[in-house]
Amino acid sequence: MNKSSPTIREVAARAGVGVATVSRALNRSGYVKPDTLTRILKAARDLNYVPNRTAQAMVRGTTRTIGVITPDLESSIIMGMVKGINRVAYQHGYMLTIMESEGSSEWERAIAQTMRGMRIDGLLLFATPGTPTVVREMQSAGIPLVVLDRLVEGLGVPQVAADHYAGACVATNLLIDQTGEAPAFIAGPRDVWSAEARLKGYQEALKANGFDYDPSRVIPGEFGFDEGFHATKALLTRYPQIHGIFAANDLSGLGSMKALEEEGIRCPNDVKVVGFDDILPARLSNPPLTTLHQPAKGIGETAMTLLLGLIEGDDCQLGPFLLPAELIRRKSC
Amino acid sequence: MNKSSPTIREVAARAGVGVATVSRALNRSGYVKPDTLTRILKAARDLNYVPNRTAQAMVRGTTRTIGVITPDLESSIIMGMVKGINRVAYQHGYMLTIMESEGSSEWERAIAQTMRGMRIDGLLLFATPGTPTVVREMQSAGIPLVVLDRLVEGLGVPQVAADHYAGACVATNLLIDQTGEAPAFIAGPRDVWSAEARLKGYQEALKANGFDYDPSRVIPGEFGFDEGFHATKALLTRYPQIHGIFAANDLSGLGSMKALEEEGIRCPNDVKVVGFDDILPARLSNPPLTTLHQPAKGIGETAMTLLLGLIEGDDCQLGPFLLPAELIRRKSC
DNA sequence: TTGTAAGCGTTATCAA
DNA sequence: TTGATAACGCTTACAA
Repeated sequence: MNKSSPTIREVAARAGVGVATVSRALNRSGYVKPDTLTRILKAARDLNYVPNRTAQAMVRGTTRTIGVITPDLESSIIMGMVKGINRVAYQHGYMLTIMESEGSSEWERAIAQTMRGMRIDGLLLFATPGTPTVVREMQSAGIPLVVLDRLVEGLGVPQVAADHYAGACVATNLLIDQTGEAPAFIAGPRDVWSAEARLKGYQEALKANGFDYDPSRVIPGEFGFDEGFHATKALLTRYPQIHGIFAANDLSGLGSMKALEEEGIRCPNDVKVVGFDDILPARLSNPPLTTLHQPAKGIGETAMTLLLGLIEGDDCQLGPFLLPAELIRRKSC
Repeated sequence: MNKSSPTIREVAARAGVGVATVSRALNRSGYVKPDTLTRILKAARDLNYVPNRTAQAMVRGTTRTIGVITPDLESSIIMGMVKGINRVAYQHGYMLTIMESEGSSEWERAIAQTMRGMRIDGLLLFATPGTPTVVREMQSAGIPLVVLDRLVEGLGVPQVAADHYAGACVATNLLIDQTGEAPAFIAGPRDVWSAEARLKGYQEALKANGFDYDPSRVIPGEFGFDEGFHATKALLTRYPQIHGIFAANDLSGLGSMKALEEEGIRCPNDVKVVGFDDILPARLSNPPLTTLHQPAKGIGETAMTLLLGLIEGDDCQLGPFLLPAELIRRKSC
């Protein structure tokens, strides 16, 4: 039973002027006698008046709202990107409507349509398997959009992500420098773009350092703690003399360190480990995990900035824009 | 340059009917000849028509949107609550507009006003120091709202939070059971409600077990890893024989375990540690940290359910509603 | 410098 | 069973 808010008409009545004058006064558009202005402002404040944005949206044809479809509200990396988005959006007078798809392609589509109904001015989409469909639909609906977090081939819209490939090269090089040998790699899921990019970076760094790529040193870790643990156990039986492990993400790297500890192998003394992502547990582990920091805020800021360009009709740079991951040196390496 | 979406008028034209009929057909309200219905549905699909929700909001006087003001998008506990909110909201056909205040009272107020302008149907507010002001403003504006995550005295609106007090009792009892002595307590910030509730629970459990409350066993930890570390170092110099430590949150508990390890004290053999929150690092530490799980999803779901009641005009139960924290037994205790 | 009135895209009332 | 038409609250010509 929402006590209905005052309308511009009531403000006008109270200030003894017409509605157009109130509108002009409140928006500081067009002429208003200073005297009248103060009277209107006072009336508005007295009534605790706030313009109805849905009405404004109708006539202005814009909501100054950006839709964000995220696969997981609880992921701190993803939400770090949303934070970056939010900052830039706020600076430019835009609001965010954030919705969670839980990674489901169907939901993603449904949400995108809902947002279209809300007349969002632009859409920020975290790439998932369902992304190409949504992109096509939104493009044909004329909604400006930018895809982030992962790269997808031939999408025809700007894309922003971390440079997982280059980051993996850095990590691998570091391990090679410190051990003088080719490190093992605990790989992520084969069907995840970032995991593949990290694998490619590992391979490339190996080659650049004159090592042959040995697939038997690559163990599937599925980006999980337990998987990283078991991968390392398996690795150690096959290569008891290994000195360097590059884990495709922090979680599997942490699992790896646990396996090492259980085997009585000291880290970093005997085996050095490097992870990827820079999640909180990596900072708290013992030893703290050396890792590559995902530039989450920067990705969000870049994506939002690009979207702003699109909305304002700049001709669009597709990128892809890859932001470097920063090496965070800690004790595990 | 948003290619403008088709309107109901265009659908009507294409289907050869009036707009009222299209509206009735699409909303399944009122009579529409089956034949006409299919024709309209087809026309709508052909045009890729989606009703303009801002227009709907104008005439319906409701947006079916709930505003959520969160202090921190990156906090997985908070966002867990938002996830719970989202679930219930979705089931009832509501959408969320999530905005971040970064804990600033001013922003919180500004955001609440913005949301009022958007004509949200209800507001979910994570309690912060600025909350009482916002609550007053929104109440006088007639916006249904529910406060969550922390309890604030005399707010006059429903409140939902975890039962930190009871959880702390459980933790303390567990440590007493296992060590036969009064544990130390690494306290959180004095001005944070949940930290105080946990302290009270600790004190209460002590008393219930016949121990005197000894303030010198309570060390400030400020909810931080490093603070927990230093607190434990200090504690150990004062009480080298301590056998149980209850940390007010996981972060300080993890810091505590690190201090123990550095001192060559084994956990759980020599000293047992219990934390609070159940954040990811607690599961990954060595040993994994026994802790109390914050029922984040449940808090969100409860808050949203209460809000729904308010919106539908039920007479409102203020609560406060305290959801039990669940003991997660791991190896540190 | 101000006010009147025409939309914006829906829904809902009321006649037909 | 359907279609004009009057709202909803605002902005913006256009007139005064």
